Amino acid sequence: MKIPAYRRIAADLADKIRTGVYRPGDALPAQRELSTRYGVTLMTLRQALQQLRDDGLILQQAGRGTFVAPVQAAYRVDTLRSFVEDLREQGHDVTTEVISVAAEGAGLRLERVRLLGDQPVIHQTSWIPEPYGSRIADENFRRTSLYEALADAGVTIVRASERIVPGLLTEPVAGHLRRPAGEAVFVSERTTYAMDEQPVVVDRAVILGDLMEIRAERAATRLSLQWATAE
Amino acid sequence: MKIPAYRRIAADLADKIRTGVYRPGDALPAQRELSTRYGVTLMTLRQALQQLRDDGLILQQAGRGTFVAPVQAAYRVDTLRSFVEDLREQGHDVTTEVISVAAEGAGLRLERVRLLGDQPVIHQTSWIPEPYGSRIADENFRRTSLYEALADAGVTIVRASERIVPGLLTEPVAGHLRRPAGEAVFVSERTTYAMDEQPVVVDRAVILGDLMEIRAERAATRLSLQWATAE
DNA sequence: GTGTATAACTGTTCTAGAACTCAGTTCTAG
DNA sequence: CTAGAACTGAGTTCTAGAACAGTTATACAC
Repeated sequence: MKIPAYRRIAADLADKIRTGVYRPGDALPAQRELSTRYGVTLMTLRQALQQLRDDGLILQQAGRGTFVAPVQAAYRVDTLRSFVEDLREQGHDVTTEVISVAAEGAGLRLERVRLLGDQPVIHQTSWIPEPYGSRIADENFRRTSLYEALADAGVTIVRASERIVPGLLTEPVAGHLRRPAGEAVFVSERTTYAMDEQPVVVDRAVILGDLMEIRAERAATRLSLQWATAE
Repeated sequence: MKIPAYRRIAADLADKIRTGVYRPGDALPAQRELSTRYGVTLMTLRQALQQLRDDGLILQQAGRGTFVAPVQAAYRVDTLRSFVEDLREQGHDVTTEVISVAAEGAGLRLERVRLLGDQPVIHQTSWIPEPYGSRIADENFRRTSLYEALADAGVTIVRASERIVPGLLTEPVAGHLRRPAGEAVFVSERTTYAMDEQPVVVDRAVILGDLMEIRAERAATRLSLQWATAE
């Protein structure tokens, strides 16, 4: 398993951005500087930078420099990833705080807050119906992601359906996100299904609007009937 | 205005795909073959192919070849559609009210309101930079869609990038939508690009949150995204 | 027949440069 | 004092190779 140099470099730079060695708005060292520092050609280094640019981590300006993208975390709807995976991909340091785990109805209710650095950005309530709920009730959800736990329990997720509307921040979620009520937020309702079309997770997430945005990229062939991407 | 070789080549190949010289599923000539044919290095040719891959026109498989992407909707303008086409598809009666058409900056500024029945739901400001703006300045935008007008003017759109955030309704848009300020809305910013990566349309839309929602269906290999009316 | 090397394709990664364009800055002539 | 020219340092494009890695068909051995 050989990892190409440009991927190593991209991963290293993404890490440096995530850990704050290079902060949003900062200029990265010049391409020639970085290429000698990593001991590769300019060509190879540029391949690494392109990866970072595709992931939205950096902005390049001819004649000026390469800059770390400002912190507007993007929620790309064109992939089958969770919030957290999406954000990690973009070099963000995401942590999870478990507010409560409890049996509710015929299932398990999980209330979590996602933090970007110190700032809570997402309040998420997940309901996992039986028989899946009890299979994963003992997990430590601060360490393990819900999807990992379900995968470990032998549950294969095949599709998800999501509905997003804008809304206003209200109590008590406002308190969890440490923001005043009345701010603009996304409200996302998502249901995830197993192979037998049984719902596995029913999610409701409140997402801070000034810290998160939805980004969609569309290109000709990647679309099918209705703004659909095939990959 | 110097056009880099790799863009010329990408445009040429895209054209050959669009006109059916290479048909969906076909293998393109090998990279080395194409590089000598166009008289450039393998590196330069690969830059051209990467552009086509980013636009979803081709698929590359190590050891097998480069293939024209299957689902052929390639370069059909109506696949890069927006709110209105999405809603019409769902059987809604969408009408357009043109608020103003004026030259602004180096381009054309178009302000429109979209109505669902009698109710205005979207306020949209479009800016079409030169040289595209003047080509379509004489259109009647109540009849003709912006994308139709551009297609008629010979502009080929290859991709669009969209950014959506939640917001609060403010004046003067609130007046156009006949709603009080302070309501929850989507704010969508969308830029549409031509083959040469030049922006063709820069859009900003304010969408009523209680009447519209975003729906996403995700499966392992496919995602569909559409604007829908809230129920 | 059945397997398995291997040759000959394919795309992928990388080197070591050179020349170019773009955006600021600084110097200079008027 | 200012307009413009020259300079500087950044990203961009390109050449001419070489080596690597995945895929497929075929020829040879069993």
